[in-house]
Amino acid sequence: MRSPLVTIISLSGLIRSAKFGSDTVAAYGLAVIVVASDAALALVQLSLGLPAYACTLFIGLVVGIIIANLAGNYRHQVLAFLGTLKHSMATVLTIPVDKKEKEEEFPFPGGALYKLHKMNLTELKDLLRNLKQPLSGSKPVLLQRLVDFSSNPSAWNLIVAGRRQPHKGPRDVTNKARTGEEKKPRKKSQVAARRDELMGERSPAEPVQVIQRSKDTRTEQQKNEVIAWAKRFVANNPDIQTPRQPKEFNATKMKPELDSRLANIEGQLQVLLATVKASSNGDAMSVDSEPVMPPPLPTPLRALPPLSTYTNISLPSFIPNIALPPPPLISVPPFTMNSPLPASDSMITESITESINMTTESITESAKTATESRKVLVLGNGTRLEFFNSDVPCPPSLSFAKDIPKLGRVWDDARPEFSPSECSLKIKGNAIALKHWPVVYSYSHDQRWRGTKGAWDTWKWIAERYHQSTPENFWEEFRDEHGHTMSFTAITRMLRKQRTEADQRLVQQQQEQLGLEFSQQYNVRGRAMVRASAIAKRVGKNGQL
DNA sequence: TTGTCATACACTGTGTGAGA
DNA sequence: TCTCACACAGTGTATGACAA
Repeated sequence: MRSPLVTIISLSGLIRSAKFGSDTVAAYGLAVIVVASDAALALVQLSLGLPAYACTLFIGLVVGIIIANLAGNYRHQVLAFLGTLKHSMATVLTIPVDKKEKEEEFPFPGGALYKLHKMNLTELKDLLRNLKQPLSGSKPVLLQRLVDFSSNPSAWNLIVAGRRQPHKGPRDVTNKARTGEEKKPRKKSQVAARRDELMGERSPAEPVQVIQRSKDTRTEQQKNEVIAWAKRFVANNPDIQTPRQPKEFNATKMKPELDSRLANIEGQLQVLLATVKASSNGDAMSVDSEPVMPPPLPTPLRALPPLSTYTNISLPSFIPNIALPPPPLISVPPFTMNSPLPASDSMITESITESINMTTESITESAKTATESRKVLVLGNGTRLEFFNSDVPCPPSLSFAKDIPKLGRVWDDARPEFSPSECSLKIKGNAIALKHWPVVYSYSHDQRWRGTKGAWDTWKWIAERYHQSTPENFWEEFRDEHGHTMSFTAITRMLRKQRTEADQRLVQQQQEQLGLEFSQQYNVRGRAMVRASAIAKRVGKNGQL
């Protein structure tokens, strides 16, 4: 029989389990069994006077019968409990889980058992898909999600088809129809309320907006961490809104290097000027003589210290540190002078300035080539435009909701109605038609396309339909039952509906045509394709459209 | 109250490189 | 060669602000 000490430890475990909640179902159950068995053992031994081994056997039989009965009525719950219990006991008793966990079976709705640790990523995703759970995340994340789901049978009912639940809580808590009270003044927007709350400006009489479900899944602690960090950041950087000078110690560190570079350039210029002046005075040099070469650079031009030197800001743990690329080494093309020497000082200065400008341009181009990939775009007028990511300004904020004809004028630079002056994006002075934006922004590794692609896709469908025929035909098609032209949103919705239907028709046609071969032809790494749009796209690629 | 619009987010599909 | 992780494009949906 266990000592009273063990019972006390078990009881404290029970309390801890109850306190720390949902993911310790097994620990909770284990503690209950330990305490209950101790109590029962003591009771039986006292009342019957049986030896300890006989009592243990008796208790084992009783527990076995109880579990068998429970298994009949609460099969899922018992299986889930046993599954997690096994894992917890292995941990508690320090049995190496690694060897056993691969064989461990986890219960799921419908009585199914899965060896989760033996499943690959695709299988895990398939299972999550069947369970209507999110598929995002790495393999360990998916695995943990399934383990959690398996150990939480109360969540199994949430995936039942047809179940309805609110996405967010009531937005208007003063709705007269619901509360029977007079409508109070309109509530502040969520942004305004949140701002006031953070700034301590919220009126006490104002109702606090209650959100039952929100996309913001952060805990209160995480939110407080962000706010605390933001306050610290603002306190440390009071002038964050204005461009700052480098900090004093950095400026001091940089000064000798800049002085050295300036002295270097000045020295070259003086040598060059002196030599050229001597030549123009007829002192030593004839036109046929060797071209004048400046002395070699005393020290090679070096790149500036890495950016991280100036941006050493400590971020909270949840904000990833951004790895900055190594500083580019600026390659300086050899300095040569091939043109005949000018005769006058003004011409000399002009020529030198031009040379310096050309050299600067070469240095800039070389530096860009070292760090960025060059992009090439052939414009509608045949211009071949070469540019780097840094030549492209951020995507301007655009809306064509009130002016679809303008969308038609700036979409395609190969069309006669193209209007360069109305284009919001210009690169090196060239107006860029909207249809070229993916070339300009995508694969830039700077997230700029991420925020724009959604809107651009909408523009694409509308612009293409607008140009499919004449503007008159377009507006004839997109008219409501009252004869009014449809709104931007309504047109977008209708176009989406049309292509969804077209895609579905195409998929159905392919299914009828291919029969069992359909799943073989339209699969991704052995998994059947789901989206009609993706299948339709592949049909198009295969040339069957 | 309802419709419109802009935006954020979730998810699928695709391509690619690293490592077993 | 296969598996896996990751980044990105494309697509659809939910949400909140705002105006009619």
